[in-house]
Amino acid sequence: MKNKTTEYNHTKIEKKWQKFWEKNKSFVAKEDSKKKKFYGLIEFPYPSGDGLHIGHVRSNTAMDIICRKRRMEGYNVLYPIGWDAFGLPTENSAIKTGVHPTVLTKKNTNVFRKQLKSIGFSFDWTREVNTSDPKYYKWTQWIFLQFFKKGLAYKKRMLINWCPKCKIGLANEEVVDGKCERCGAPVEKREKEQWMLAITKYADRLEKDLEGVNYLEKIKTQQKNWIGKSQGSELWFNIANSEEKIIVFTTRPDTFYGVTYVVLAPEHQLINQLKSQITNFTEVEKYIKDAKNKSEIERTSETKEKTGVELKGVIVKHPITKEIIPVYVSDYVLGHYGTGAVMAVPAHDDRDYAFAKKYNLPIIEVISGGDISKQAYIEDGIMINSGKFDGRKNTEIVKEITEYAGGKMVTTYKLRDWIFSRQHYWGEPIPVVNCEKCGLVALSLKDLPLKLPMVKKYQPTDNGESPLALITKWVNTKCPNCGGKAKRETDTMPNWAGSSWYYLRYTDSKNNKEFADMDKLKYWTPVDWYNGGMEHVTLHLLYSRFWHKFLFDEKLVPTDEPYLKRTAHGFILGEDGEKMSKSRGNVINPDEVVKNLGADSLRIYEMFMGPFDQAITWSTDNIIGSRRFIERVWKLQEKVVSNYSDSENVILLLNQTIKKVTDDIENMNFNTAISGMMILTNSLESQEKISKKTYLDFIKILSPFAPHMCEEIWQIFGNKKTIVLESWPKFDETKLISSKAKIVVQVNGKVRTTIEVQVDSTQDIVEKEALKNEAVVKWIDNKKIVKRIFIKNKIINFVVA
RNA sequence: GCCGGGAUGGCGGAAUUGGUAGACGCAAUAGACUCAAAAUCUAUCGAUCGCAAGGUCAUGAGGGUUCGAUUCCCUCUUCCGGCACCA
Repeated sequence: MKNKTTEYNHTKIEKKWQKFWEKNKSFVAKEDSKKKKFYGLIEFPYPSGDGLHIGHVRSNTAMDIICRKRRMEGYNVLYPIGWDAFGLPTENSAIKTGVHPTVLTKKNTNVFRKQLKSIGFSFDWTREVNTSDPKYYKWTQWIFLQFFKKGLAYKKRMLINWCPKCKIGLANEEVVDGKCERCGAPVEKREKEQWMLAITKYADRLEKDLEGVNYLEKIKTQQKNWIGKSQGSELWFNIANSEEKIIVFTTRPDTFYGVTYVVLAPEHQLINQLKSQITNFTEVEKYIKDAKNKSEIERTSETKEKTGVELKGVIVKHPITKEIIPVYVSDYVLGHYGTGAVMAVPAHDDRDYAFAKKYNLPIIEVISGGDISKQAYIEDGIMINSGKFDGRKNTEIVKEITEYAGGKMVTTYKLRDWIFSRQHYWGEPIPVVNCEKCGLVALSLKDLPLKLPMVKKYQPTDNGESPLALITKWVNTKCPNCGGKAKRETDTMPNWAGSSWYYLRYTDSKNNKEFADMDKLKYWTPVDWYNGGMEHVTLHLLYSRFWHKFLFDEKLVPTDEPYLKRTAHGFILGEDGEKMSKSRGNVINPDEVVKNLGADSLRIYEMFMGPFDQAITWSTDNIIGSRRFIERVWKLQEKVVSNYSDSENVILLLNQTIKKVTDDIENMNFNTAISGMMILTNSLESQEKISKKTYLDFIKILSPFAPHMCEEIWQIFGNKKTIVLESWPKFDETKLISSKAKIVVQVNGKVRTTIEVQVDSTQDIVEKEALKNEAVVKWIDNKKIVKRIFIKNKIINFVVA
């Protein structure tokens, strides 16, 4: 009966099936199918010179398992891949080596492609995209022009975040703790004219529509925090001898009677407009200048000691109490949030309290419950010192007091418009010219793509201009409108541009007439399941939702949200528990593992190592366990007999395992799915014989995890067609439950023994059976049983006095 | 400071509508095979008391609810992530 099995040769088997899948176009997605579609997406990799990272392998394998399962469940699956190829590392490497970024990118993508193929991902390689390919960025530029035409892309002179090391302006999202997200250098402020995208116009929808999508809760929370929606009131203070008034935003209009001064941000325009009234303008001007010169890091890392200068001569009266209150300028008020001015209520706000203490300003308590001689009271309570509102609960009068004070209810967001200019070579040129007569003019579609000119030097400049500005031949051009003299925009787009719409291009990646055909978009979008890193939640994910909503408004895409479901993976840390990096020397190369133990072992290990959503430490030692598992499954072939009836236990366990794996994949609990299959393997090993059906059902549910070996076994057992399109095994509900139940017997809550009874036995039967047991009787010891707790098929507990 | 998520053997981790804590894997120890080693197989593998049967303790710390708590509640310690002068 024992079949002779060949040795498990991973290299031979894996190469064989990778070739087979490619030749048979096993994963090429077609639109004409009548099957239900499934669009699975991973964040496309940045093709760095370091090659594929084991972190890529983890997230790609997870989505690969899901996609392979979906195919077996009868879906028409699209699982595409491409390259997010524009970016600083390539440009820096080009500067260092003198090799053109295009050449480097080609070289790097070739390495990545080969590596990805060696791991057996079921990508549709025919739809590969590359954001730095002019055929691709033609459409990135075109979409930009749609924003421009609708006034959502605009130029603005402003203070920007400048990284002196990268020599590049940064979006607010790219500044972390006052440092450049990429290189860690302290960020400076510079005044520059920048292209902006008006993402704030979509703040409301970006926040509200989160309700309708299936994102992990923590992802929704992060996006919500980032958008920072805040309900409050706008109230105003008239200025004596001036047409102007100070408008403030507050979430606490209930504290209005407690206002003892008003503060303007240093950037506030009103300060200059009131210049003639301000008697100490020199002092004020100096304060503003100092505040501007503070770098982001100084402004945030300072001890938060509040500073400010009174605008002497500016007279403001409290609208209700008619008391005269002073006006200050202070950098604790942010120019870009709310109205750039606040009403200060020291009794009920920590920051105002600190400021008032320092400058000896009055503190008026208007909500009872705290002790304002010690600290500000920010909780709710009963109104006092508030005229007709005295005695009422503060939370109930918000709207009423706003109206009484002549203000209105408003909504404010923390989100700011997206700084879209970068002063670098390796990005999409902004397809706009500056005409002496016509101003800013968009290129027309026939002039797209506006290709990056070939240059020898890519060095960014210290004066904050893009290297493209040095190529006068390219810069000087004709206005497409009037034919007159014009200059090209020399800034390029940020690397978030190409990734904001790549999932749309996958549906029709070769189209040269449109960014994608509407029918294809209608068939494939929205993306059904998108997995990626948490680090992209406030950048890429928010940006692409914004682009998508804009395209939807322009009737260019059929849905208003790009992704139905979004999950996130955890990082893989080096063996030392630190983030993997070249400088630490703790980087693991997947090629080595594929060569020595095989892609299937690597895939199994990466899925088995721990919970998918958590950061986890890599362990080269532990991979051997996954390899052993695979070999054990391989060797089970010896026990397979065509016409054999498995024992009830085996059937039971097989059905339970099918159910477990089916459910676990959906919940991304890959580690427990594999442990379930290991348990099944251990059990099958202890059998004399196993049926072909049982073995092959097992091979089917294992195939998304270890596709190469499973194809091989599938073929060994005489199957002519690929396992890829076999149907996913169904578990038999009736065979999920054993005929026997193990009952835990407790006395006073302590486990004393277990007994086996017929499943669904009644309390009477179980009790009788339990009381026959010596170990139980011993502990009851003739004491009186005062209570019995029984749970069917689980437990019987005797409580004795 | 605010919000969110954790803390379980030597290690990675299982198990929660409250019901046998430590599944599965790694490492380790002993044995089989071998001239030997590797690989493989078998057994043991939380702590502690005991010759054993068996007992007791144990899921970051302390308390509570319960017949029964890793799971629920309160207080605290600590780690990780996010936001942070957002009025």
